[in-house]
Amino acid sequence: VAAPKRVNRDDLISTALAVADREGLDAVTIRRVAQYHDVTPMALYRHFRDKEGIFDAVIERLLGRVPLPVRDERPWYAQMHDLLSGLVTTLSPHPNAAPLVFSRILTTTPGLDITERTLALLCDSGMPVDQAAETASQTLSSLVALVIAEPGRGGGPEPDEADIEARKAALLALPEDRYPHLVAAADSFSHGASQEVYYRRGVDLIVSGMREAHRPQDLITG
Amino acid sequence: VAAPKRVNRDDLISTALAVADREGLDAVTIRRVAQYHDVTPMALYRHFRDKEGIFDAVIERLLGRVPLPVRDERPWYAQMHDLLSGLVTTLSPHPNAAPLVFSRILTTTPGLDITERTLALLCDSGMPVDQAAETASQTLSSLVALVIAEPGRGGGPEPDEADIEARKAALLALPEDRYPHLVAAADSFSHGASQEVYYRRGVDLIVSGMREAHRPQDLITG
DNA sequence: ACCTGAACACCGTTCAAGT
DNA sequence: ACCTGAACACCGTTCAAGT
Repeated sequence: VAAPKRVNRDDLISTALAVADREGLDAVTIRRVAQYHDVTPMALYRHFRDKEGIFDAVIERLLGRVPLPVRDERPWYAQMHDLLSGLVTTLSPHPNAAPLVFSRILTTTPGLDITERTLALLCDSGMPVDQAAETASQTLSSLVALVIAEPGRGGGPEPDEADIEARKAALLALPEDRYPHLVAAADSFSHGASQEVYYRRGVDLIVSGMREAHRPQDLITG
Repeated sequence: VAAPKRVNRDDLISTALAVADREGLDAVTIRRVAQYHDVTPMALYRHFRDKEGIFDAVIERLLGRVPLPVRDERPWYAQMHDLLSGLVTTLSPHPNAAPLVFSRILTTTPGLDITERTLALLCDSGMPVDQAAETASQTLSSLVALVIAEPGRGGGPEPDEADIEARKAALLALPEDRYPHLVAAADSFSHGASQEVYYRRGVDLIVSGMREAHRPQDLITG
């Protein structure tokens, strides 16, 4: 006879994440995850309320891996940079799962912790809470977008070298009179620089924007 | 007898977008769209290669509405602000469709036009093309994220007043010692300020970040 | 050229039933 | 407490066929 307890919740979450990573979000199916564990689809309903519940658990696990650095005496923006870098570093290996994060930042315990910390740092900077809430929300969402849009990824399943070359070729084939910059930058759009540089610049972009957000006057519209 | 041409491509796109707006992306189904036009599901395959093709067309239409302002003599960042404001203004009525944009910015003609213009403005600012490509990609993706994460939306179908109140109540019920800022800002997270302020601040955040991106030295990590 | 009908291989989810 | 089996109402997509 087999073991009484056939499936374990944590293992189910792991395979759901693994399937998302390898084959995209659409491939994550109750029936498929069940099959990986040699179990009937219905068995999963003992562990999750429904399919959304599986996704909730996946994101809860991912966000739970984001380190909350100990507070120190450095300026708020330096600490913010560390926090946000931790977020992108944690999410970047799982771009297919990243879209699930948007709706779960405020519904998941580790998501609330990350938001609270972001809020605290912004308030330390002197920003009023209301604006800080808006900025925190925009910031965290933008970082998720960075992971989704990482160069060399179409948004679907794992792209191989051929896909990347095809993308590059498509850009290079564009009419150069209409898209001069795009053609010139075809290389950067397809593979881009290193992941590390991409994410450092992305976090810098956001944190720099935050630092400017204190001056209420409209500096931008010329 | 009925008219020979039963369905029109543009109308199909319209109903796909309308269904997405009203009931969420998952409700957009070939069978459902067909039914709205009193036609067999198979009829749609004369007009689109597959379901992805419908989504491609929806995003192509949306991005085609984004105005490309005429170039003028104002500084690059003022023009950038206008361009990006046009993008968010165009997308914000369609938050459910927004996630489809990520993978289609570089595969759709109006998306390429928007990217080319963004790139041109960044290059005008003196940024090298490679970095400009990265920044353009990050920027456009971040703005899409702003639309997806607009306060008072869970990410699913259209939330009514009750949903918003429930969200707010959930935040207010949080332990205040662990989440002091979050509880204080519950109001901003649920309905937030006006849409207009939200998007203006969001665009400002990004454009301000761009203006800082020229100084290569690391100003941030304390 | 455009649409239909029947069929196939999949979904998520319910319900009642087993052990 | 945990899992199964059968069933239901849906999917996207193919193929051959109609007009």
